[in-house]
Amino acid sequence: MAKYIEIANQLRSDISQHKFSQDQPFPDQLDLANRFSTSRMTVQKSLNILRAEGLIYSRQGSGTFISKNADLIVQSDFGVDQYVGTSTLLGDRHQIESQVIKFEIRYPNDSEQIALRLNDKELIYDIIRQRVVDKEPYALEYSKMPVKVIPGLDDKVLHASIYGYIQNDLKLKIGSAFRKISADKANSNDEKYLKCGPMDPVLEVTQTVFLNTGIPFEFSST
Amino acid sequence: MAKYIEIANQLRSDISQHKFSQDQPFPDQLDLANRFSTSRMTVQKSLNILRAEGLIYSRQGSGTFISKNADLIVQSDFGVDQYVGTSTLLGDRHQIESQVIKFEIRYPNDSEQIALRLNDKELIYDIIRQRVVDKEPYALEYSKMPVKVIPGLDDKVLHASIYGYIQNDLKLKIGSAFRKISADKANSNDEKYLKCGPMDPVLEVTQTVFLNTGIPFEFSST
DNA sequence: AAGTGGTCTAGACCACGGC
DNA sequence: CCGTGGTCTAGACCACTTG
Repeated sequence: MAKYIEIANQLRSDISQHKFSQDQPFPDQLDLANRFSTSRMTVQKSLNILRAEGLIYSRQGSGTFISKNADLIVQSDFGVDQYVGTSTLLGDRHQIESQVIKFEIRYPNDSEQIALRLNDKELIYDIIRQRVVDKEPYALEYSKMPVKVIPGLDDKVLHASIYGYIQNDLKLKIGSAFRKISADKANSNDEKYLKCGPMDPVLEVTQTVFLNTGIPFEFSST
Repeated sequence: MAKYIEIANQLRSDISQHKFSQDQPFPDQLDLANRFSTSRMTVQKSLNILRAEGLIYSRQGSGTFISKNADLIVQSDFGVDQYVGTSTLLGDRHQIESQVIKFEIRYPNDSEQIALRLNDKELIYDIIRQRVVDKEPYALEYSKMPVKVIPGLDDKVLHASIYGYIQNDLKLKIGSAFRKISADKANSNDEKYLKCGPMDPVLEVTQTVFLNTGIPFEFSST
């Protein structure tokens, strides 16, 4: 693994455990470079990752600081699996499982064709999974993916990690994602699988994820 | 302006005008470094920008290529104004105006409080603007922003660029944004202001934008 | 003036893909 | 094997904030 990613992982973990933020704002770049026995450029690449994740921000001439919502952001790392290597950390401390509730292959409807740029003859997977963290139901994940882009998806993969399969077995790379986050009331499925009441608030994340070739491959709602 | 941003702007402009993509995939990094009289590291920072924008992608050992949806992405640079300096280019070739349809200051409702992390006593701007490009109505923009984060917004600013005001006058920096893009049917406002029929499809972009301090400052739908 | 982040350089080595 | 992108270095100078 590249050094700058490992440093980012280490710092992210430290932030989530509140190892700084108490006393000083954040160690400066020269300090970090010494501490990790590396150059300042490499430290900056690490900080760029955390900055892109919204965990920290920097002001020229002043310093680097931890965002107020750092806690919120670290916590909301579901659905993306080991997208940028994030859950390698989470994986150490938490047990993540998936329960497959629905797995169909069918033709896409109009809005699915638009979202995934398909025609009506191109099959999609229609998947609903229950995500279980530390034996507690955590999230419901509705995914639609084109069969032609992600061939060979099966029950075995679904119980583990779709993203792991895409990146490790198919050797495809994730490009970008459009996300929308909102809060809503629980629906009947939420009540059934997430142990919550009919009016409990539920956090909803809708995203379209693209491969680095620009092909959209997932439209999901969590 | 930093050299790597200027190079990114130049390359983005070249891509949008189809100056490569015909013959060779994309000039390699050493070629670009020579062409712009700079180092490879700097070229890579430029490419990182275009890669984050989804315009290009790179494969180790193979080369760098232009995304298939590069055209779509370059085209869909509305709403974000000169966010990363993008519309400095568009500004040269197109005339962009804003017509203010609604401008109110009021208390936020429940969902607005959640989206912008406010309590019910903190005022928000409620703005609807019609965006006009080259004298043609182009988009309707519904924005909600907290008054306490963006003080002093007035009619004059609204007709120009809110993002320009935030970055140039208030000296604030944009952090990250969550976006959702979907297609929908035109509603009555769309018909009235965008010259379209009741069943015409409309592209909808919903986003929450954060300052680099992690404070959310805009919830908008375009 | 000192300390910080932002940028930039001119090289180096590695990993990977294609010939 | 060679060409490509990915990473990394050890310094340098600048821009900005703060005391």
